[in-house]
Amino acid sequence: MPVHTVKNASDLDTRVLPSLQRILLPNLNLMSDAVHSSVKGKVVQKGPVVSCRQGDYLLKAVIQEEDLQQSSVSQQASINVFFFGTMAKDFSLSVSQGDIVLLAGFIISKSPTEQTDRLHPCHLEMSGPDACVYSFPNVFPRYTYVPLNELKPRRIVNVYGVVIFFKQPFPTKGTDYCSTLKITDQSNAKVGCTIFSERLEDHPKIFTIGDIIRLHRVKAQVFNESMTLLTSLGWSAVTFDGAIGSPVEPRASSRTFHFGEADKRTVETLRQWAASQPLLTSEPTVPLSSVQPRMYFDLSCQLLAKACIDSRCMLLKVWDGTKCGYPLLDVAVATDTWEGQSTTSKDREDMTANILVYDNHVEVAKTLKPGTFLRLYNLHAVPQRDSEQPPDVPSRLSFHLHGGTSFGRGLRVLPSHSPDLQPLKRLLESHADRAVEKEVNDDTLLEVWYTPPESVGKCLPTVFEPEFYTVQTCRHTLQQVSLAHVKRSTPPVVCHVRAQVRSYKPRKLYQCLKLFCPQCKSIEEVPDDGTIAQVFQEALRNSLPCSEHWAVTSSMDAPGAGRVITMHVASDMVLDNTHSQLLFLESLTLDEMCVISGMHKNIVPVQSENRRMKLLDFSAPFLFCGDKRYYGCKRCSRSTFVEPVVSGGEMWDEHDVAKALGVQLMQYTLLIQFELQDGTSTLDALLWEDAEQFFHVSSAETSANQDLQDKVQLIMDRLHPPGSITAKRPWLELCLSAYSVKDNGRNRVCYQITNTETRGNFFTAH
DNA sequence: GTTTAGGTTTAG
Repeated sequence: MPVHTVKNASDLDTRVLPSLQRILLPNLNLMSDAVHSSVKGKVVQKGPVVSCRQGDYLLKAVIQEEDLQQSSVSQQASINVFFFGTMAKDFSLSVSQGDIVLLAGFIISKSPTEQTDRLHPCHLEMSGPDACVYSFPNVFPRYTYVPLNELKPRRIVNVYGVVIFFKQPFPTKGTDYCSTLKITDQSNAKVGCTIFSERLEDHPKIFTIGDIIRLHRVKAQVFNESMTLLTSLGWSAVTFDGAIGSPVEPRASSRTFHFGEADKRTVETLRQWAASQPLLTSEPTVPLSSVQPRMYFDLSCQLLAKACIDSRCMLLKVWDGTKCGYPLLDVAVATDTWEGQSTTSKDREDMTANILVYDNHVEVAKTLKPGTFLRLYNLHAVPQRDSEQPPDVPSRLSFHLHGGTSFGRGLRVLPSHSPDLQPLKRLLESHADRAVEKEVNDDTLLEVWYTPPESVGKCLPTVFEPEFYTVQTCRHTLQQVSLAHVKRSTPPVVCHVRAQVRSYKPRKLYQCLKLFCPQCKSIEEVPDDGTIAQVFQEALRNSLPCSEHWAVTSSMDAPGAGRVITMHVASDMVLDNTHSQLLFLESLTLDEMCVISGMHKNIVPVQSENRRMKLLDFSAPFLFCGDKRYYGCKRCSRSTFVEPVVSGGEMWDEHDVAKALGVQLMQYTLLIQFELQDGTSTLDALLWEDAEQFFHVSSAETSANQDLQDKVQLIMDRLHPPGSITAKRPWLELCLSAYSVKDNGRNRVCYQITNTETRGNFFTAH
């Protein structure tokens, strides 16, 4: 009799074994009616499977009654339970310490160890056909947090702390980026932390000193006679704003993490304590209006434009809504090297600062988009010596973000909703308001577009509909040419053109989402739900559940269908968080799959053939991840089922699953054919390889997200307004690549729109 | 059983 898993804790009280009488453990005795009773409790101890007698197995566990008042907890609330045979193995695989279990079909015996272990005077034996276990996995293990003054070397711990120093991640000589920070807590111990991760987005999102950080699975270590913390396998970091009263919103990377009421209380307590420590309050950022010559300071601002000076230097034009008290140095840059707003109206001119960003910071600066909010750490205000100037004239200030990371020097994007950005945003909005009142010209419209969308909605009357346009993102310095000229050129060649969209196809935008195989380069349509549902129906016909030596199998009823859905989990993953397990489901419909996949990370639909596991036809997704569906290439995937090599504790993404199953993953891709015109000629150009950049969406996300599909539709409606005449369609600056393809043995010239992205306010449709 | 770094100013 296998161990069953239930999804809701309440099922143990209501749905499972309703005919049996629950006995509270302290009420259980040798005279209790074992045949018609069940007991429930938390697994507080779980031993290993051991062999006993000839070839039999045994596992001992202790379960503890949970449904008791604190005051009545006695030694009789915990009882020894012995599992025999396959039950012992099943229990070992499917149940973890901390899980809640419901037991039935047990035998009650006198406990021979009552005197020594001081547990219940009886024990339970689970063997034979009637014994059964239902378990509710304790999905979120309770974490304990070690005060920073109680760290012991070589121990892996979980900690909370207030950040008192931090550096932005920087590349190491190894494979990773490294963040260094220092934290403290109520114990007043100060502990340095070193975080290593290959992925920048996994590094803790610390914005300011005083932020609160929670670290899981970090290793304590002594270095230079001080305790330090170092990331260890499976570490995670979550950060919080440190200000009392601000919402307790965990800042985490996209990977799963747990955050509950207890965490909220810990953060709030730590905030209270930090507020009482005068030395911990964070240095506020300095507005431009308070900057003094030679000072180092942190600046929160909005990026207006950027320009490349050389490979080691980048110029950022920013504003924070205040005016610097000193004359600022103007950096001369050719107009065409700017990305974003290169010139601004006169009123704004006094309020923009040019910042020279050097060396290692260029990497981050390159990725910045005009309009984003930034924080620059340890910015240096340098008075520029000018020998020509008389000594009584103040020298002009320049701002440098020097190379290196000492003193936390660096920059990062702040999310637009950050609590400490709100005053800055209100100030910028008030300026945008005044700019609209004063003068309405193209400059102003550009300015307004570069303020965030939410403020545009508020301050811009509907008559000033922002422009819609495209920009080339390549660094080609090319003369603009006509479409006729492009057609005369010999491929391969790259051209810059200015053109309108005469027509495009497919007109139904969901049809422009395709599947692309990076291996054989084939492009397929995304199957519709009818087709997929049929594949599931066909798989239902082979209804004998498969049995694989590497998987633990359990089953659940398909509601209202009189059918049982079989569930397989790789043995090595059984102990993982059920949300992150790789599940194989058999005998279910597409509708059922959609319901279940909402609750799990990775689900592979399977069928059985001679009781062996087999993937479904590749017309159906081989993997469901929440709303997302992933397909395998029919040509390039292994047609036979490959036994997945899995190990517990890892986060699996679609690439990992595909690899483990021998499936060639198909990529989502957007493909649209434009007919362009410019008065000299017309030309068909594909938007394909750079379509994500063009629409500012990810194809995979778009496949599962209606908002993103609407966004693509909205942009297409701007490029080619429905029912519009030529004169009303926008002129687009485009980068075109011309190349040859073999088509039935003949060379044909193709054109693709590349290195181009749309700009404008996509969100205010009129 | 885990390299890398282990805060402390560029020098434009």
